[in-house]
Amino acid sequence: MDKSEYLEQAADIDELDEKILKLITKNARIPFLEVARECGVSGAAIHQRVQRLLNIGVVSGSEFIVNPQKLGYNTCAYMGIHLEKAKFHKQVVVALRKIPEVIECHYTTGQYAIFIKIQTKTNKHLKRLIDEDLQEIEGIARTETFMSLEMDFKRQVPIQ
Amino acid sequence: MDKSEYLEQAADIDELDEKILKLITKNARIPFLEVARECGVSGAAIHQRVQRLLNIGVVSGSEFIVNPQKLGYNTCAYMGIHLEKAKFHKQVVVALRKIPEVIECHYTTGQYAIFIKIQTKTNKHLKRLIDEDLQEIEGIARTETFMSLEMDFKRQVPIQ
DNA sequence: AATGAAATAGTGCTGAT
DNA sequence: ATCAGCACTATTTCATT
Repeated sequence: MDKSEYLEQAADIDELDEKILKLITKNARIPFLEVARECGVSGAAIHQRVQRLLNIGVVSGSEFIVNPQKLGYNTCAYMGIHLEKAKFHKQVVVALRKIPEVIECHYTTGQYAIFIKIQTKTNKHLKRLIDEDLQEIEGIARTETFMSLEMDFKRQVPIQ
Repeated sequence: MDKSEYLEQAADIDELDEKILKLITKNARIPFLEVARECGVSGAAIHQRVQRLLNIGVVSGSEFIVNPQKLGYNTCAYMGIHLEKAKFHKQVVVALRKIPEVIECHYTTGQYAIFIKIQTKTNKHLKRLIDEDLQEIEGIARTETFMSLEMDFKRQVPIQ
């Protein structure tokens, strides 16, 4: 039996990789030549290192970060989901993925089977999503909602 | 009394802005000239639009997305925090921010006063963080942890 | 608010070490 | 895995509409 899939291997990352990661995870548009100057190596080296980090999956692309509130998404909530039976997990995730307002979905253990983050325009919009979209999904027994009144901070995992 | 601070104003976003946002939120390194070609406008126009989106806070920078597991961060948990008194909120957030493994922190209502996301290298690392770092913080009464066994998906708020 | 043109700067390749 | 150098392309500014 192949157990390799259970071993999520940490990548070989040296100090130069860490320095590169610190820079590009803070600003994806930074010119690689500027990274090169800060690291004291050539632009080509940075270019190849970033390519490698992408290839081995240490980084998975880049994005401009949108501020949900400026797009009218003023309500943020976390929700714990209880399933009728554990076997419904997969199909419930498939259904949740189809709801664009569900922006994060985790397979959890403990009190809930699934844990999601929801971003809606208003509280009314959230209510409609719970009453209409979520309660329609086969396999969901019951949900518990935690409203976020304010996001105090958000960041990526510490590098190094 | 100035109530403007309570009115989180959605920004004026036209179709061109939306098209730009869709492209740059999926790939922050996309050349603006390519965005320009896709939108049928000049590169300078994209440049000015993106600058404006940054200025009015619709986007707040860019980042390469790191895969925590590849850096050895294999444990992800959400945690609800009960406070001894609501007034401790601010100082608890300050203390939480100092713990790099706490990667997200929300002011919540309902069952918990504060809700956080934690990313640690191992379960042991999480245990240590809970026993040593968190229980030391003045104002925290008790915590409840939900372990994420797998992140099914994660994305940004829908544009348009 | 968008454009074209021009100067500056970065990217991505190659061949060499 | 690194480098320098080169041709190509992008960024950014500015006068103009």
